[in-house]
Amino acid sequence: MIRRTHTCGECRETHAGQTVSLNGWVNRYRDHGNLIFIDLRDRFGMTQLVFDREQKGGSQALLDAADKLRNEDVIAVTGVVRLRASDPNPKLATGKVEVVVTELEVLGKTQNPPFLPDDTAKLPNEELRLKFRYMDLRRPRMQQILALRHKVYQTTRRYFDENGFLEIETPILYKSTPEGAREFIVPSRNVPGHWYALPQSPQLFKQILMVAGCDRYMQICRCFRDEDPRADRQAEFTQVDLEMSFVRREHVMDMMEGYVRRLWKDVAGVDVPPIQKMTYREAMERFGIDRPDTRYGLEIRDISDVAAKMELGFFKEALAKGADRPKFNSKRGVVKAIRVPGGGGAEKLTRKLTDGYNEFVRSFGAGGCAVVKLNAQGMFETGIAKFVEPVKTELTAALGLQPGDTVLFVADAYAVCTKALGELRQKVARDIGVVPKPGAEGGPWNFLIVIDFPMFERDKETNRWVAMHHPFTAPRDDQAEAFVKADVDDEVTIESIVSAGYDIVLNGQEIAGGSIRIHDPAVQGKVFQLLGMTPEQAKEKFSFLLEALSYGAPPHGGIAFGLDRLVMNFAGTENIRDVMAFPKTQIGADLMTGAPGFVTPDQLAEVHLKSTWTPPPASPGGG
RNA sequence: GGGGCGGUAGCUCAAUUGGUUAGAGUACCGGACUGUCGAUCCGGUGGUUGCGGGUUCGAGUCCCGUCCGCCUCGCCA
Repeated sequence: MIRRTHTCGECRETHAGQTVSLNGWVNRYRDHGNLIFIDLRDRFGMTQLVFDREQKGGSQALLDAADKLRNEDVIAVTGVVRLRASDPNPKLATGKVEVVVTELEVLGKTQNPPFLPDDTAKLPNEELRLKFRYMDLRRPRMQQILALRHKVYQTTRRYFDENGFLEIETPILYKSTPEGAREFIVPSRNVPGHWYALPQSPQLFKQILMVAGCDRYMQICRCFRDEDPRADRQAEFTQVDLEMSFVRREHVMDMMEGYVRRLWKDVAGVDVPPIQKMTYREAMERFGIDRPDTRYGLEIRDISDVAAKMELGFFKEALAKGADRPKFNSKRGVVKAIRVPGGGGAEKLTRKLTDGYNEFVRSFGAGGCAVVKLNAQGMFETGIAKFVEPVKTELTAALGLQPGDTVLFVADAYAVCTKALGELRQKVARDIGVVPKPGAEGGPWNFLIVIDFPMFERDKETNRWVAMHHPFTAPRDDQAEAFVKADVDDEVTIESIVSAGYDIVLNGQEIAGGSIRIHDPAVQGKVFQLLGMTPEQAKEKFSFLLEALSYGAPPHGGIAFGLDRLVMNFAGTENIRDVMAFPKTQIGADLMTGAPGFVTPDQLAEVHLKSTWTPPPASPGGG
């Protein structure tokens, strides 16, 4: 085999006159009969080859061989680098030179490919790209993303190594802990009737590594959650997972901020300014969501005081809900509004759109969305105009209204109202086109650290308390005492307890989340109790953790970054599959390998299983 | 589990209110051509319109079911 002396992205004017060998794929051939051009591609670039009978080293045999080459054949060539003085190709980095081939070796002939790995052509449908993943990955764009991802790995390892972290692997076959996300389970062969689960995250192992004295741990690890995917979510994904001993939350936040800075500097060449912190309360109040997109305004205002003076039935009804509860209690009724400024998008809010908003907020459990417009003459129009008119002065002051503005109202219990408007805010922003381009395309990188999350929230279905982050999250230092003393039935107090958790948000997307952990077995026991676990159940599920914590556990905390989402940001894609070499579809299928597939009855028997699934009645054909 | 969009040649797409033999570009095959770089020119192969059923004189088109892909709600401690 002719082995390459250079890559296809390497040759420049300085190589002129040199004899080189190249390996690669035929990206394109231009056959002029007695003169043939080939663009040869590898992951480093593209170089034009020339086959010319009348050049030194050329021959009819060489031409005949080149004549048979087709797109995506794998070849090796030797030839002389020549300047393209009169007709350089400005589209190629190597466009000022070409290689005049004297020797050709076909290393791998292709059958007619289902599609060509061409970034300039329209992409074939994703089903096909996933089935022939190796063909899709040949595209320079995909190679670039794979390289970006590699760079993220390397920068990550370097940064944490420099900061004293040990990279330690944790088990993939793990114990089932059926809280949280649905788990993938794996039957045990040696212990009949028993099961492993694949980890949703290495959470407990990394805590135990802290108890083990490892001081600082990091891992780029695979996590598994058997839940339906989304554009930015897969059942199998990668986290940059870390944990630190002898820290308060400020120390972890500093470390993760340093990581973000280093990553953006090394991978994107961007200097990230100091990251602002915002409390969960403020995020919910201003943006209606715990991961605010701060790239645009359209902030939410609580106008309950003004609304109380309006003779509007559904405002009054909403405000009457939980009126005895504290101000930010989830069940207390409120009226909130978004002002869409005139000249800043309000004119794009057609009747059709605002009618749709009514339906939209209903999907989040709110009763509806009221609308009013302030016309150029400063008169309220449409929707609830006649109810607003009497409180015009107060509402104008509360929202800073200007002629031309449109106001969107939602009235409901605090949690519902906030959620509905938070989602509506993002939809309105998209509808009126005020969302900037992604950072990777030159838009802003708006980072935010959100802190002071509630420890617990009510599960909508069971009405039981669930941990907002996870059950190992500590209360904020100054909340610990109140938490331990709190009666488990004291709903208002429990809801008000704030944790030592923190999230990093980038342009409205959660890219990392973590917390200081509980290292006191008594506090941990209290959490389990609150979550409705008896001491026996807690022991059954987490005795190893409680035991570990009782043998001298250092204060510790950590965080996990969603690595796939980091790469998505650098690559400027909204599709998580684009940043994974071998992603799965909506039903968790790998279209290339055909997973999931059948196993033999013997394989099942070996792990003490019998499938209850029966094939549906045979239907000829299929899709 | 719910909602939405899509599936026509290897690929990207077209096909009037349901109406003749389902077309085009590209890829592929054959031929011509010594400076192309989306090469060009000439000719050709290629289709169970995802699958199954129904309505109709007639279905790519309408209806029902189903499979697959994508988006989304639920879900994602």
